[in-house]
Amino acid sequence: MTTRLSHLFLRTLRDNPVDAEVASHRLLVRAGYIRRAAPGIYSWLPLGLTVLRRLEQIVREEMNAIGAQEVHFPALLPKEPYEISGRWKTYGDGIFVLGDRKSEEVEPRVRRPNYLLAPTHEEMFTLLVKDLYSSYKDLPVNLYQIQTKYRDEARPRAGLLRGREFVMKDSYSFCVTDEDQHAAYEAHRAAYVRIFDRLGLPAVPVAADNGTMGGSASEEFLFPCDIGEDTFVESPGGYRANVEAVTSVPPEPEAYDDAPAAVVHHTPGTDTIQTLVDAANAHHPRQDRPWTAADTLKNVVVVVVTPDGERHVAIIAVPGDRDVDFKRAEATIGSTLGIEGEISVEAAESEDFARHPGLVAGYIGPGMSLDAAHLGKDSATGIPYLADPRIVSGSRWITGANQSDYHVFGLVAGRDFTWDAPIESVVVQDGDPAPDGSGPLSTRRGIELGHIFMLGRYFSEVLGLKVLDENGKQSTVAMGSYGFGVTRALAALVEANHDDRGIIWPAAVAPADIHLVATGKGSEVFEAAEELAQQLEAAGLSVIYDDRPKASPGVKFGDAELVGVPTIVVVGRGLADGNVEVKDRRSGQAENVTLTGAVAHLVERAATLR
RNA sequence: CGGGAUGUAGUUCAGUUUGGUAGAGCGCUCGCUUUGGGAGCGAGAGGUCGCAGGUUCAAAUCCUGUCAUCCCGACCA
Repeated sequence: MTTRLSHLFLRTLRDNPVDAEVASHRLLVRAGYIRRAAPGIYSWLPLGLTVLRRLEQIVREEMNAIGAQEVHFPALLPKEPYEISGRWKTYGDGIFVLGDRKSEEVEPRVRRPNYLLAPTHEEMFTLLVKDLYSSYKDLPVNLYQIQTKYRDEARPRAGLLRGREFVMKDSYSFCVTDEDQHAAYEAHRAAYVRIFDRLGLPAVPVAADNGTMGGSASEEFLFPCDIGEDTFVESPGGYRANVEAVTSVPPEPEAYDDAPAAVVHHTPGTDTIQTLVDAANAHHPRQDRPWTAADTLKNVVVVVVTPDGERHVAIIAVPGDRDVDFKRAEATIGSTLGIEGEISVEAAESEDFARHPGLVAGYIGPGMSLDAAHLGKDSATGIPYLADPRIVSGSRWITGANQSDYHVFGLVAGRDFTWDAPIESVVVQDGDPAPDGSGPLSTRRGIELGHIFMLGRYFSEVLGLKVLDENGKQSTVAMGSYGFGVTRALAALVEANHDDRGIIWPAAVAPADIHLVATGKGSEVFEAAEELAQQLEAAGLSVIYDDRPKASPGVKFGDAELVGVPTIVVVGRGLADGNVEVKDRRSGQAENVTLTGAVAHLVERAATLR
C-alpha cells in the first residue's frame, strides 16, 4: 500500500526540539518518527514504527538462522524470581517496581512493590526451561525474545540512545557442556556480525568486563562514535577492549640486592605529587636524571560502599603519574576484599579519614619495612592495601612516611613493603601497551549495541535448573546471555547516516524504497505520479508518495530529505519531456529517467541498494 | 546524588532588570493568488505565564516554598 503524505500521521518540525542534543534524537523527532512521552520514554509514530519493525525483523531472521526460537515473556513480572537471584536487591533503584492491589499490607493506599518491569529476563528464561526440560537430550536450546525493557535510569539522555523504556532482543543458550556453550556463544557472535553487516553499521566486538554475574567470556559490540558513553581501547594489531576490561602489562621484576636502604627525608609542604617531585629534584636530586611523578608511589584512599551503606576503607597504590579509575576498581575490588553484593567505589571523605587516624593525608605510605608495615590487612592499621600490577618486585619508590612533611626515598617493593593483592584500577592511557603485544593502545568512544557473554552457571544454580546427564546424574545447565539493543541500534543508524538536511536510511531499514514527490501545476503530474506509485508497488517496491496538493516544492523536497528514504523520485517539470528525476538521497546526485523506463530503473536500483 | 540552567500558544522563543492586565516566527483554520528549494495577501483559532502561598490598588514580572524538565558529572549485567 502506498503511503500518502496527505494522509500519513506525520508532522515534520522545522525547529529543533529544545531538549534534543544529539543528531539521532533531533532528527527522529523532527522527521516525525518518535515523540517524547516522558523523560527517556518515547512514543512511536507510523514512520518510526515501520523502521523499528524492519530492524526487528533483521534481528529475528539472524536469530532464527542460528536455530534460536522466539518466545515472549511479560514485561510485568512478579518479584520472587528476582529475589531468588538476588537482583531484586542488587539492581536497587535501577528497576521500576510497583505493587498490585494485594500488596496493601500496611494500610490502604500504601502499596509495597511486589512486581517489577523487567530490565532483562535471565530469571524467566531459566525458569521456563526448568519448567519444561529435564534431560540432557533436550539440550542445547537457544531461546530469544524481542521485548520492551525498563530501567529506571538515573539520567536518561540522548533520546533513544539511553532511555528508560527500550526494545531489546535478548537470547539465552542452555547447554550441558561448556563445549556446547562455547559453540552457542560463537554462533551468536557470528549472527551479530551478520546483523551489523546487513545494517551497514561498523560495530566492532571488544573484550568486555564480565560484570558481577561471573562467567568466562564476554564481548560488547560497540559502534565507534564520539557521543558514545563507553570508552574502549584498540591497538594497531587488532586488540580491542572496553577500558574496564583492559589488563596492564607489568614491567619485569628488578633485582634489588645492591639497592641502598630506604631513607626518610624532610619534605615540608609536599602533599601533592607535583610538589613532592619538585622538592625531590630541588633538595634530593639523583645523578642520572630528574625525578618524575612516575618515581613516586601514590597511595589512594578509596571507600568501598556496600548496598547497605557500609563504608570499607582500602588503599590502592599506583605510580604517581597515574590516576585511579574507580569504575575499573569496582569490577574486582569486591571479590578481592571479600565484600559481597553490588559495591561501589568512591573517593574517601573526611569522615573516612577521621575513622583511621593512622592515615596522614598527603603522606600515606606502606611503611619502612616488612616488619613494621603500616598498610595491609595484617598491619598496624589493618587497612587493606592493593597495588597496581606496575608495582613489581624490586621497583623503587618515593612515597609517604606516614608523618606530615616526611617522605621515604628508595623504598623497594618486595623488600621494604608488600601488599594484600594486586588490582587493575589505573586509568588507561593512550600509548599503554596492549596486553597481547599488538602495539600501543589508543582510546575511542563507542555506543554499546550488543553484549554477548557466557553466564556460566550462576542463574541455573540459584534457580535450580538441572537436567539428568547421560549417566543419570543431575547436571547444572550452563547458560549464555546475548543482548542486542534494537532501539539503540536504530538511533545509532541515524548517528551514522545523516547530514545537515536529515536522515539517510540504509535501504535495509528505510521506511520505504522510494519517496515519490509530485510537484507542479495542473493535474498531469499528480496523475502521472499516482500511476507511477501504483506500478512501483506492483513491482514490489514500497513507496511514500507526497501527494499534498498545496505544499510548495521546497516543503516537499525538504521533507523528503528530512525523512531520509534513500531514493527520491520527482515527477514535475521534466514530465513535459516524458522524464522523471531520480535523486540519490546520500550523494544528492540526480538523473533524468524516462517515465516509461522508471519502474525498471528503480527496481534495478533498489536491488543494488539492498 | 552533586554542579549548572530553564519552565510563557502545538512548537521555537521574546517579554521579567524597571509590576500596569499576553506577544513574535513556524505550525494550524478560512478565502484569493502561487507551484522546482521551506510562497504572497487578507481574515481567524489557540495561553490558569509549571504549581502553591505571600507582598501590592495591581504580579508572567518582586518574595518564599514546591514540582517538573534539560545539560554536565556520579551512576548504568
